[in-house]
Amino acid sequence: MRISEAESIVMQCLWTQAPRTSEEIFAAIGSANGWQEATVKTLLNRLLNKGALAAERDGRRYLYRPLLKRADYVHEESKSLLDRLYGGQVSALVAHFSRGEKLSRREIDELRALIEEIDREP
Amino acid sequence: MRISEAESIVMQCLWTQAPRTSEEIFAAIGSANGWQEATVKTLLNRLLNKGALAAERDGRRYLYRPLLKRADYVHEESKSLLDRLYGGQVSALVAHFSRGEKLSRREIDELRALIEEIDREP
DNA sequence: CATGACCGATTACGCGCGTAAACTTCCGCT
DNA sequence: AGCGGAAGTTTACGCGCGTAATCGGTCATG
Repeated sequence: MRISEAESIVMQCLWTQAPRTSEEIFAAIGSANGWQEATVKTLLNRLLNKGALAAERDGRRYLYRPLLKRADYVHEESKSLLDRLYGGQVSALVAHFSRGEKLSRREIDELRALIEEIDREP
Repeated sequence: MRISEAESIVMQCLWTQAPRTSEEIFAAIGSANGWQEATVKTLLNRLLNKGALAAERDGRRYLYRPLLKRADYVHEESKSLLDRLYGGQVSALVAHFSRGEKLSRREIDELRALIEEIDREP
């Protein structure tokens, strides 16, 4: 099932550290997003229903942890965008950003290092 | 204003060729998406209201053309994804796809050529 | 044991989206 | 001039999302 924008913020929070209680999650991301505690709880429940999270009882609370892997989510999202806008080609995206000088010196260096590394081990 | 998924398909159609009538657009993308003509008309109207299209009268019909530039749309979408998932770093996206051998030989070659080219003209 | 606090579960509500039918207008034809 | 059809305009409707308040159950405490 699809993870929505707001839900993905909760996932990001749990990917950086888990397990956590809803209170901890609210403390971590609530004010930054202008959310009430109730909003965070709603998002947690929707993620539970979508099977993206697991909740383990801990006394009167739950500890939430991600079931969906961050790498899988990132991959799905990225692949979807690449397919829709770049014919599925990573190089086409890089080409887009290289036109219009959107790449910093540092980025270019990292890209070159990456390519060399990949190239060396086929 | 935000362009939705379905709307963006109509935009893609007009970016490849414009201007076109709603009938032509329907012929081009209707059946591929399982849409009725009415659906295409709804999407065209929503895009008009969002200011993403212009419509010029041509007898009893309209000719639609994009106002929103494809490059701008692609850039917005891409930047949003990069910021959300890769800390804004194009190289981080490439790194993701290079792990797990998601890159074909051809892609790697293109990337190397791109980097060299960028590198040569700083 | 009764009561309040705390926490999860349920319910709410407006909005945009996907999807499309119904309505309206205008033009050409008979 | 009246009518049928073509094209655009308006209305519809269910669903998920963002956002949250309210309900309900349980545990601690007086």
